[in-house]
Amino acid sequence: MDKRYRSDFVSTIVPVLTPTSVSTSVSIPTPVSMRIYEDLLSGLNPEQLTAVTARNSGSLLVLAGAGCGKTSVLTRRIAYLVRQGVPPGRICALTFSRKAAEEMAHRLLKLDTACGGKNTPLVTTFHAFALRVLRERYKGRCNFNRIGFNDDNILLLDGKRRFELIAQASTPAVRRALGMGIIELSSALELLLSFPEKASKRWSDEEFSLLAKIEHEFFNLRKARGLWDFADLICGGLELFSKYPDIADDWGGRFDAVLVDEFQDTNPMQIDILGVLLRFGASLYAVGDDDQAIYGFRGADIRPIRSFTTRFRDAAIVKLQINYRSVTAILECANRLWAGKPAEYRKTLISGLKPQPSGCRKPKTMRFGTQAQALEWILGRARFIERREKIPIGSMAVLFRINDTLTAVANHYKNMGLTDDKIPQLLTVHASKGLEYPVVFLYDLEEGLFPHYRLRKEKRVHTWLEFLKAIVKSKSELDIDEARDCDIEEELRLFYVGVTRAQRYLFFVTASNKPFYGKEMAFRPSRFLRLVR
DNA sequence: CGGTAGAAAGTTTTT
DNA sequence: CTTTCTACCG
Repeated sequence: MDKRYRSDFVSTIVPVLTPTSVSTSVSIPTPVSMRIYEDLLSGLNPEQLTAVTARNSGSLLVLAGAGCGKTSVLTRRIAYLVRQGVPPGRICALTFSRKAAEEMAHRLLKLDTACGGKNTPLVTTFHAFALRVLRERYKGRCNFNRIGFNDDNILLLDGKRRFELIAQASTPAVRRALGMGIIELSSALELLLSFPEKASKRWSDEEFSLLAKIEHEFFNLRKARGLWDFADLICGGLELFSKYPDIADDWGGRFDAVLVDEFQDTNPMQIDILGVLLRFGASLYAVGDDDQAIYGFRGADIRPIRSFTTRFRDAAIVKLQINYRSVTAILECANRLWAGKPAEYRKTLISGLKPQPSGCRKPKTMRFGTQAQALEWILGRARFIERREKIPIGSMAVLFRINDTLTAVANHYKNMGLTDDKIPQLLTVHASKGLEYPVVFLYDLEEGLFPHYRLRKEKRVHTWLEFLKAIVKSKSELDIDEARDCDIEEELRLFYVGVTRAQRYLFFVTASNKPFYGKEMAFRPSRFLRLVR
């Protein structure tokens, strides 16, 4: 391993930084050593400084609260490592989306031109990384030939083709037995592949083995056509690593520092890839927020972030809790959601906005009888704030739990002949992750929608709609808690993501009657409203 | 086999 | 309500 770079004056970190310990326990580099880093470290708060300058060994989890400058810390960390003498080519930063990878590469280049050129840090997505591994030649042979693929080129399977092949790989009878349509089956197979442990908990043994059979058949079809699913890239990379330990060793020795963004969204296969890259002692720098883990449904595993200190070698945690996005009243509301969380992972967001923007109010809950009333109020309030605060209405957002209600609201506003700039942006909470809006209306705050319930198979006596109706109408005959099947914690995290999108104004909006899949239905207010009072 | 009527189901989404 | 699936017909 290349250890030629300087590591003498790197700051040390305490295992866990709590809000009270931040100011006292941070060890700041001496003025002399600081000088060559001045441009990289200027403007950082003490927490961020600690995170950026932590020693480059072992494992560090940067628990980054929403709006606390996570991306900035990550890019500066990479530049800092380069400045310290780590060869850029021996640094690998992994993200989930192409957008995030591109954004980081761009900011890195802006920050330090030493990070550009031909010997540059590898900043890429997990999938593109695996593809790179598979495309490489080793001893004159292309790697993906080694795992049974003949063609010289990888063809990616698109969504439509994927459904077609899944339809071919299963029979209507089997789908009926599983109670799944093609779309549901598709995401079930995805979960099966990326997180088999979770899949085996979710389905019965019989169902699980049916799914495994379908996946086997589906895999044969993919293979015969030379089509790769996205998960196949990661899977194929892992298969290569396990069949050819020398190739794994080769990759395991390529990096001194491995950084992972959105660590809470990793799935078990990605953690395995990471394990290969870390096998010869490369440092791990994981950035993420367990409170914003909202992709469990597609295989993300919250455990690696929640058990970071025991799972990774020589591990410590640094928290980023100074928030530059939201006014204090909104942060207080967000903090309240985690009041019962164990201290090690509990973050208390503090506003870093120096003068608090004026004219802001405490987040407020608005209850309406009908959706039409709610939408009328949202429009009126948005116009009012636009006038008073000079915030363009098109920069505001209404956040939804599900697409169906979003579409209904979008239609309601196209029927009124309003153009996009005359209404707030409409998007799902999932789609809003990572974004921020001066004014947020959090919508769909009814029991059953947010938190969203899903019926357990064996309880599916009636249709889902009827189940929802039953809950609302029979008041308490049905044991709601018994019949409910949803990951309530993930729903709460989703709610938290919604709350933390707001910069200045936040409104919780609920209606006791609204159209749902075309039918007008009665709802009760979301339990989450009790948490923010 | 292919077209069609009627039934049934219906989160969230990136690579 | 819309989309997708299934069963049945010619």
